Amino acid sequence: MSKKRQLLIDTALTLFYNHGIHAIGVNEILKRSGVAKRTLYSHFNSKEELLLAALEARHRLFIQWLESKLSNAKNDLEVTTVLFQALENWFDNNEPRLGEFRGCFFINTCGEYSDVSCEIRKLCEQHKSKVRQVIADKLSIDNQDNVAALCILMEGAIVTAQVSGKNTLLIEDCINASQAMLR
Amino acid sequence: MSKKRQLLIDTALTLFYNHGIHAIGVNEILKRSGVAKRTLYSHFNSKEELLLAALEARHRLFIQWLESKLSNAKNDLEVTTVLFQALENWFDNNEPRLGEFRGCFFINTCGEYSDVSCEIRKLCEQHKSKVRQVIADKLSIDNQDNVAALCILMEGAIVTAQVSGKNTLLIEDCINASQAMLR
DNA sequence: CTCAAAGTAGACCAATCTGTCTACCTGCAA
DNA sequence: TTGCAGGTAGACAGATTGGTCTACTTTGAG
Repeated sequence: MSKKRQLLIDTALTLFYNHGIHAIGVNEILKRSGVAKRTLYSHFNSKEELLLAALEARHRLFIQWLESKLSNAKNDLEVTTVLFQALENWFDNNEPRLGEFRGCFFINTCGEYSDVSCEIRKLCEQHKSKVRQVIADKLSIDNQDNVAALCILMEGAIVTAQVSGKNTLLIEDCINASQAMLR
Repeated sequence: MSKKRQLLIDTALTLFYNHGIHAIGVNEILKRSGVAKRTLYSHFNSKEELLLAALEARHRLFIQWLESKLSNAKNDLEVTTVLFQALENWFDNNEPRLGEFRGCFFINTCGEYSDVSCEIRKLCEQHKSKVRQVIADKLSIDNQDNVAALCILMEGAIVTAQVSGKNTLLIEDCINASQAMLR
């Protein structure tokens, strides 16, 4: 992978995530990264292709982060506490790998692309599916029924922190609610 | 209120909600509504002011819808079932007052506006605060502790339905989870 | 050293963006 | 009847959009 290509993806990801996709033009990405326009269009056929690469990069980054966080959990109860405490760190900008918290990049992206069957939306859906699978893999067979509800709670925490700001009780409520579900 | 003004707000709301805000230009709104550009700028100083009016209109509409739905519930347990069944209808496009489901307009809007202290974001936050209050008012004093978790679950259901599509078990899981919390 | 691949700056294009303006028309109230 | 608020169409302005293109330079492997 070319260094310039990677730089373009990283810069695009940061700008798209921080300001929204339609709000950022390719010229902005070029100016910020210091890469020439010709170089961008030799690596990507369009802004949309660059966005797809950025989504994939964010997907890999987030899944790696999530797996590394959950790897410390030794039982189902710990999975929920570790999960929501990791999210709390993210909301508080104490997870440098994830960058400044601006909600979920994939949820934000879905808000900007209405065609549910386009490539972009498919990537977003696949991301959520993978997140769910990572969590499912960490839970014992007894609690597989609760994976969906746990994920819904997680999504709710992310958007609530984004829209309403992180309430001190937010994560506490999530942990209480999720542990009430565990058998 | 002028009829043209209302028409502009309604058209802008529909287009912004269906396609995203930055993706829709004022010319598109004018073409769709059949209103002259001069008229738009005599009622609103900018596209942003029109957006603010659209957010307020959506806020009133959604709160009215929510209150009318919850008015049928006779106890705390019914509040949760009625709430999530109403959401399910929305996801299935069986709530004509809310239009075609495209997630939460306020969450989507936050994804496009990064400055948390701008007027737009403030309206989004106020909307969520009001939603929470409407639900709190319907629950008995015993369950006020669970209002936050219930709202988180609701937000999670909305974004999950938007990004991953409505799973048949989604609402069932929400009802089960929320009723496990009620005392 | 050679040479192709990769990168550079930035002019340029057509389209679109938000917002302004002129000139005119319509309906209604005093 | 007069006058004005509110509406019309659409030209226009200046900036910005995504994307193409030319001509030149840098870089690194064989």
